[in-house]
Amino acid sequence: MDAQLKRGILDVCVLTAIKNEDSYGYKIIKDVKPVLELSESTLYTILKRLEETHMLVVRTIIHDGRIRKYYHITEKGLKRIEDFKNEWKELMDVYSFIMEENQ
Amino acid sequence: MDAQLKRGILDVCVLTAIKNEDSYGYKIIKDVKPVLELSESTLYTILKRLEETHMLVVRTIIHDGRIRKYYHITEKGLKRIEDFKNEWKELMDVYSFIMEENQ
DNA sequence: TCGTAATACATCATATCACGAGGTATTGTG
DNA sequence: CACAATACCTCGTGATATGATGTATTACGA
Repeated sequence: MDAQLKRGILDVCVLTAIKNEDSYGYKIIKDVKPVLELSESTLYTILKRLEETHMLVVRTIIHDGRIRKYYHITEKGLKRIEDFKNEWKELMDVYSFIMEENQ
Repeated sequence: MDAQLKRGILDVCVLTAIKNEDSYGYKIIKDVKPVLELSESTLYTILKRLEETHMLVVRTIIHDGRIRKYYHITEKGLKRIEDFKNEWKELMDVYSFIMEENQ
């Protein structure tokens, strides 16, 4: 998918991937990739941003001798998902505009 | 609407606004604004980009003593709209992913 | 045992792009 | 005569997706 179209949904996608169960970078990529192409550099950039904006909190553990950082969604992160649903409605209106004008 | 979410749809919106009938900047803003907030600086940036990428061609006329630049969509511009329809399908899959995980 | 894949993290530079602020010029109107 | 409307434009800034690159450990087949 076009990079521009991804903006505005990528962060919500990542939040969704950790919503029901805490997850970590490597796993998030595996979960999200089937539905939306997502590179490591992109994901870690997003995770950092989501942490800075308090959408999630991080917990570091050692698993099989490797660092693993678990991400847990916050109230603000959950609200971000809810807000997205309203944004999506607006997006649907724009889509209707595009479709109507193209019969 | 969030600026990030607009990316990827704004250019298609503008192309749609000139698809059925050639139009000019000032009118495009009036037509698109009810469905998607769009400032002059944003529009003229987009129009310039669409011209550079041969999505449209420009014709300048004088109307009531004022310059008016009419924009006409090209084959490439029409294809861009068609491509967007396919991108939208992918976007719907992502939306489903977000919704399913949030029951 | 040796190389390669898989697991798991991170940073940096670059390109793209929306948008506010600011600018120019003419016509219409109260 | 001032202000809105019409109509165009540029520049700087901030946000952000992504490829390239780097570090380190474990698993596994040849």
